[in-house]
Amino acid sequence: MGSAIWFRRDLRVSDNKAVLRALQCGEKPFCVFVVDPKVLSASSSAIRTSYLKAALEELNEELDDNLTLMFGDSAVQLARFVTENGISDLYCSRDVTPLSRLIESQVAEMLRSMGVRVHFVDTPYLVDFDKVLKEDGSPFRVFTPYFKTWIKSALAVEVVRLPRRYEFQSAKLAERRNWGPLDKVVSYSGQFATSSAEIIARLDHFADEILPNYSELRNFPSIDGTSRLSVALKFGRIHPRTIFKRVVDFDPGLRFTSELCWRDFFGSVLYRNPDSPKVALDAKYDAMRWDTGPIAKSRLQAWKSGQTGYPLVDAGMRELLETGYMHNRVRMVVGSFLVKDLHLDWRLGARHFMSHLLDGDVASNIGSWQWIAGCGSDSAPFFRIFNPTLQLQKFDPEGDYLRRFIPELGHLDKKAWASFIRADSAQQDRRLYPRQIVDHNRERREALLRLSELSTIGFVN
DNA sequence: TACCCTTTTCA
DNA sequence: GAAAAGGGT
Repeated sequence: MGSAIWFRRDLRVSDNKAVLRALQCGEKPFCVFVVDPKVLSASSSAIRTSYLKAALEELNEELDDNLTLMFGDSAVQLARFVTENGISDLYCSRDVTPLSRLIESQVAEMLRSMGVRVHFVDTPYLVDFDKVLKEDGSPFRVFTPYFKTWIKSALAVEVVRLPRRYEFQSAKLAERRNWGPLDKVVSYSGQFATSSAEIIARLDHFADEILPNYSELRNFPSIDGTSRLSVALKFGRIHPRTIFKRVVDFDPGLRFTSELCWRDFFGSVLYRNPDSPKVALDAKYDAMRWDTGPIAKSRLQAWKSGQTGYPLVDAGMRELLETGYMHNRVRMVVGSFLVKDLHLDWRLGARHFMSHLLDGDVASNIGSWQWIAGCGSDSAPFFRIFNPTLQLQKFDPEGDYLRRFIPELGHLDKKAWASFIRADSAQQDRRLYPRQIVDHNRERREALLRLSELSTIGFVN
């Protein structure tokens, strides 16, 4: 009886535990990916769908053209697949979102009832999301103690070594490649690599050239100073193990390594709190007075389209729309602006990010939004409110990032530029660039006021 | 009083 | 994270 690999968010061959375990069965494994309409409608976006298609094409090449694509309900399609190919053992990795977990339980139930062994052998995380626990077995709620425990496990992790030679086999199915709605999608061809060779080349470049100055450079959005591996991680084109092993010895202070840990931390937070995409982890935020109504609606629209009059916010939001990406420093600034300056519900921001980010990942996205809103696990303290003008002066002093995404500022000479980035709304040239839709200092005080109301309510109750 | 640097404080 | 306050020239 044969074995099969069910590919999920692990669209690669190297450092893939499911691939290794299936190969160890002896027979050549079958390979399958299910395009599940439930997943597409719940969490996809046009740009991610196009990357997914390219990633599947790359994966198929890595599998020597042996990947089967099925379209439909995961459990139903996999049941068909194992029956038609005589499969006794299915290998796959687990995922952490509520929908993924539901699908896993449906697949496991269906296949086990058919006598097929289903092996969940890995996760998309460096340390599995259910493995980092306090001494008493309870989960961490604060990052630093999580990190101290996590790093011990992380250092013990080994990259998966595949046998020197291995082969896969093609399924016996009438239709071996049903792309479903992906058929009409154009494969991604943008700045983020889809091929393994390019992704590994990027990792090498990052480790050799960027990592030595990572602590300083990572904050400047005009500089190529971060790993830019989030997209490959999102689709499992690379596993965080591969990254960790390549960088950890060259990362004094573990500044970058701790970013990998934040990814794991937010994974485990979602695992423990499956309703956190909808509900603030800090329950008293249920009482937050978010702005609603027509003015709130138009402010949300201005934020989404990069027309707030705060150039760093606008450059970030336009980068997102144009490229499907945003530098992390700028993500914090625009997130703080939505929640603290516009008093709009963090869930609106999370939804917009998910519909445009190429690296849009439920756990990281929700964890980060709850962090910036101040309502999550170990999130930013209530008083941490970013000043978008000061952030611009600190992190894009020459305006190199701004000019890339706000072309209407291109005409400013150096002197006009210097006064522009310090300017308040009264001094801005409104003909070319929108005036500031709110006054930061005023809204900062308003945010602190509303936050203080929450703690009063919390105290009374 | 302008300015700079450091520390404190923020429900 | 940054405004405000403190401490100095």
